[in-house]
Amino acid sequence: MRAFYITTPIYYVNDVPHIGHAYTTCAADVLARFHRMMGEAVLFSTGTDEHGQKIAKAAQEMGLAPQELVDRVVVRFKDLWEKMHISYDVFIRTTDREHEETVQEFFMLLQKKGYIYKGEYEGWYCVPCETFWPESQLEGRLVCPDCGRPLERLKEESYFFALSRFSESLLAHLEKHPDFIMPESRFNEIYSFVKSGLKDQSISRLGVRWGIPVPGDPHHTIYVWFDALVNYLTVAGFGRDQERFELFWSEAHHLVGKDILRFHAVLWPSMLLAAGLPLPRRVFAHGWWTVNGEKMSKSKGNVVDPLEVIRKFGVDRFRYFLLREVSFGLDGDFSEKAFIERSNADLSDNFGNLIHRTLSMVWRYRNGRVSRPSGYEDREWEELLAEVRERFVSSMERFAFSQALSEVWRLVHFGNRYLDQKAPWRMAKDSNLREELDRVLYRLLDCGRILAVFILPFMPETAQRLLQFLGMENTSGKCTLIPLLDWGKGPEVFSIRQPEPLFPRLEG
RNA sequence: GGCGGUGUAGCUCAGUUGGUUAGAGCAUCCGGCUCAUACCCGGAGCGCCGGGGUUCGAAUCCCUGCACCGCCA
Repeated sequence: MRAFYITTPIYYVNDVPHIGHAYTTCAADVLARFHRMMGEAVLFSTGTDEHGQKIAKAAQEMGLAPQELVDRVVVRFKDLWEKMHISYDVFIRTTDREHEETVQEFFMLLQKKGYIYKGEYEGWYCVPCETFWPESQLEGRLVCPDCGRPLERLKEESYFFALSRFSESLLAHLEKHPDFIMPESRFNEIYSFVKSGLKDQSISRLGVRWGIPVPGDPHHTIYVWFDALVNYLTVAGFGRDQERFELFWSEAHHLVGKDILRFHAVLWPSMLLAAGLPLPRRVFAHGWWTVNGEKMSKSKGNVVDPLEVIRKFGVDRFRYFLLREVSFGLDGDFSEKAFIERSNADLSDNFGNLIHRTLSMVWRYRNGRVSRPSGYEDREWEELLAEVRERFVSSMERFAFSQALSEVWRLVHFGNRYLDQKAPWRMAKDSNLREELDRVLYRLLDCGRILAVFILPFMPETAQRLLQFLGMENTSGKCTLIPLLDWGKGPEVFSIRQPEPLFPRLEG
């Protein structure tokens, strides 16, 4: 059985979930649902990153133990994923006992292989915040980006990971696997970065209490990124479930925002090479959302709350917009105007209305029942469908969601054109054309059935509703649906429900 | 500064290895339909950043100028 393992990053638990989190997770969900539909064994994980100085500090300010704080705020994410119909298999938290054990085990493995050594870390340090800041974040000024106070040059004892020893093998892997980092522009960036040579990476901190201790040297705490990245192994059952690990690990696909690509495309693969483990199949860096053309920020107060969007417009409109509006990998802009236009044009006018006019005629002219007529096949339909299906699947394999959807919409357009050309409302007036009318209606109903399957990964709720209207709600319970994307797999009789619009037009 | 990328219709973007009249959606205009959620269908206009070169032929390859973007621990 083919397997597919898809991950989102684990989100920093102290953040309030915003459209960026929703975006990554939604994309991962679509992939998970698609691969389940293909009949594959799927493992889909998301979760939260709960360690670090910031959490400890926030907890202290609120008079809570760190664990109490994270237990409280993790709910925000779980709640959002429920409302977005995210079908994750595992929700991992870095404070899970088995994760903490896996991190320590992995640390010891690298130690044993000789890739970890003790040295001295030197950098710019903010004493009140107890944080080292990399120069890239300082923009030339030697003040703390968080509190604004002056930084000090400080040295401390630290464990290092011998990242520099993996430049060569990582380059070789990149050359052999041009789709390891996607999109291509990111591949090029990473490639030239690795080519310029890698430096060893500090992987422990002193004086951070809220984190995983270095095995055998508990004054040191394992660096948050080292801790966080290992989550992908924990989920896959590394060191505790051999069967699961072998099935899924080599099929891992990581979805990340472009801001954290380097950790996933350089540090992480090197850690795995050091451990002697296979590398993931792919790391895909997607873009960011602006809002009304501006960068999202707390200070501007323009952060989009996904819960608000769902409450106002519904979950499937939101999911559709996120994945259709921009091509995955590029930046996109979120605005209510664009959202409403996209939703009305694609979902209400084209898709929803095609379904509705079809169902209305079946309801009106045939009392809601159409049996499969003879001569139901149609070459034009079949040729288009075959092409759409092929391109849909190959787009999905490249994570080209927007393209995959526009392929499906070729069927929608064809359906509307077909309807206009055949004009069943005229046939209904002539009892001699009864058989021809049935053929047309059946073809349209079957087109609806096929559309329901195509959109299932993107809009599971709508797909389900559509199947209910078509009187075949049980279909989506089957695990392998792609074979159903065939002309001729429709039921003997469509017995529909009284239609109502799937997506009422939005005013705006 | 170094490396990489982008510049195509009013707007947002597709354009595989150079090959027929350069595509899509939205917007605009004209026509049709009336089953449908003022929807749908047909048609029209409008375009390859500037300059030079290679070629029978360039959005595509090369050089150059301009503008913008990304990465550089």
